[in-house]
Amino acid sequence: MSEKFIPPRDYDSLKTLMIARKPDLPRRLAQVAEFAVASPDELAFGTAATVAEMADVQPSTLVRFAKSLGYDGFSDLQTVFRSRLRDRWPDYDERLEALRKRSENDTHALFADFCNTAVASLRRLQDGVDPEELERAVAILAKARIIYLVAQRRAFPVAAYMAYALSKMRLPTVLVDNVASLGPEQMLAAGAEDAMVAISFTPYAPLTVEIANKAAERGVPVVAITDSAFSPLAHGAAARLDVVESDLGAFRSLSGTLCLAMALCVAAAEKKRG
Amino acid sequence: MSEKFIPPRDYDSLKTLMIARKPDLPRRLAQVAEFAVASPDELAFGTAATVAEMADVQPSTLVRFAKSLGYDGFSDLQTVFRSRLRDRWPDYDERLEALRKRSENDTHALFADFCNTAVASLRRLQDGVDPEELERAVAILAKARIIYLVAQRRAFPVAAYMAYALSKMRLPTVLVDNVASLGPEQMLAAGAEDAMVAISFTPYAPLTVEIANKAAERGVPVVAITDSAFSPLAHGAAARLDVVESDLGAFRSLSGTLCLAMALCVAAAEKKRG
DNA sequence: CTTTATATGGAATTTTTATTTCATTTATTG
DNA sequence: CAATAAATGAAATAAAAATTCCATATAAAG
Repeated sequence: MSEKFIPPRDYDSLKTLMIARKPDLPRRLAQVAEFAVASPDELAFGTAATVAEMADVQPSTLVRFAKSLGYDGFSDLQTVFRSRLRDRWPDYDERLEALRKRSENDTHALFADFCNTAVASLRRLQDGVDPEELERAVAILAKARIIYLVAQRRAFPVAAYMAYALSKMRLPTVLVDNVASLGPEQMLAAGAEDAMVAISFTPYAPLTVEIANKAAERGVPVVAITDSAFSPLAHGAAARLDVVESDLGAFRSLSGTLCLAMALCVAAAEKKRG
Repeated sequence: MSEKFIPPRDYDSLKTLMIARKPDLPRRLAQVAEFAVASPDELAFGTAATVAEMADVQPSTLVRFAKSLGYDGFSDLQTVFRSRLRDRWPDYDERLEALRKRSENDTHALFADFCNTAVASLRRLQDGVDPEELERAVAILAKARIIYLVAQRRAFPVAAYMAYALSKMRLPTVLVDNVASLGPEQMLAAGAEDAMVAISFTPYAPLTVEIANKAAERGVPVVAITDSAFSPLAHGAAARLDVVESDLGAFRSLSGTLCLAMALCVAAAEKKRG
């Protein structure tokens, strides 16, 4: 019935395959190929019935088409069209599942999964960040006298890295690390001519929220790096950058947040100079 | 049951509505709103069951949520999320194109560059890491009583993140942060039944090198995350993982190192348990 | 022109998915 | 603190979807 080919899992390869095969395909299957190349969106969103209607074939023909290309069926084929629209790799869910039932000593595969998750995060974030908000954030940091960095727990490494990068570029920086529970005191000197970067994701660390909002009340412009408009940091923020990281199991990637942080630092330093 | 509102048919209005309504919504419905705003792609593609799983609610809650907003049901609500992807896609290529021809003062483009650099780093690293060495490192960490983490300057955020992750997974951890210059003292209690992760890249932070080598001399197995066999950490290391990150200007990506660190932590925790 | 293989449409079947219902828990009000 | 209302989880049900099957049509080979 179907070939033993391993069918492509990404849209570009599939498109190439469909174009290559079309001449040899029976009439109705060729018709499907043509429609699929012309209207990949419909394939991604439609049901077998609606796609069949639009391509002017029977639903069963769609299943045959999918199988002739080596897929399990229409649903399997459809995942490839969907992967085109989202920045994830096609068999994400299955991989996650596989992750759970992994043999313990396959660390390298685990590492590869973390890498893939990070890449997915980065790709998604690249489109997701609002350029205007980013520009606003840079402007705030560029004109600040001192930049205060606040983050706890999972987000702390990002602030630590920013502290390193900003200091390297000679921008005065205070990392509010809450050593000896002096967090609240560490930013008492901050005023309207300074700026604060507050980083927090669900579940929001209370200290970060408290310090950021107190600073905002006192007129310190706060750049919030968080995950949505629902964040408790959102209210007082002069600029808000939303980062939604992919996660693998219980562990969220930090790659996107770090890239964003880095871009912020470098852009602010450049702006201040130039 | 449901309101007589005519619910929004475009994503932007829906998003606004969800943000506005969230505070008044019952707990689980608010949870759905939050998830929907954070991961609209999932809403577009997923089934009620998969979305429910990801948002950590029951499928029925999704239906209730949709109805509380005035939609017929989940399917009706979903069409709005799908329309968003349909509308958005066409200008994607143009955006990418615009991104390439950027002016220097475009922060968003800078951000994109950092993302691309990070992706390159990750891809390269994925092939570059030695699986055997990785396995050895995991074994060392898995049988350790306490894991000491040493890193300074640029590498410090990685150690900080490992400290967070390992603690979350209930592996006893000491982050040697050198607060009050107590770095050398922070690891005095370490012995052969413990383990140390030392992270350092050129130009190697003297303190990290000193602490790692002193630990090694005293019989503590050291896992070194560094950049080559020439690293001063190489000599005493029981396992050495080389990470070569791509860099953009003066700033090196940390993405690869972070992924590796994460994989190490999770693998070690799994091994210890299983 | 017959025979055989392949392709197709349409209905039947199976599987998946959304929705509803109801018992139980959690919050609210008097 | 009891009574009542609202919210929730889990299972039952209804709806929709994909897939398979089979009778028929079409093309290819002898």
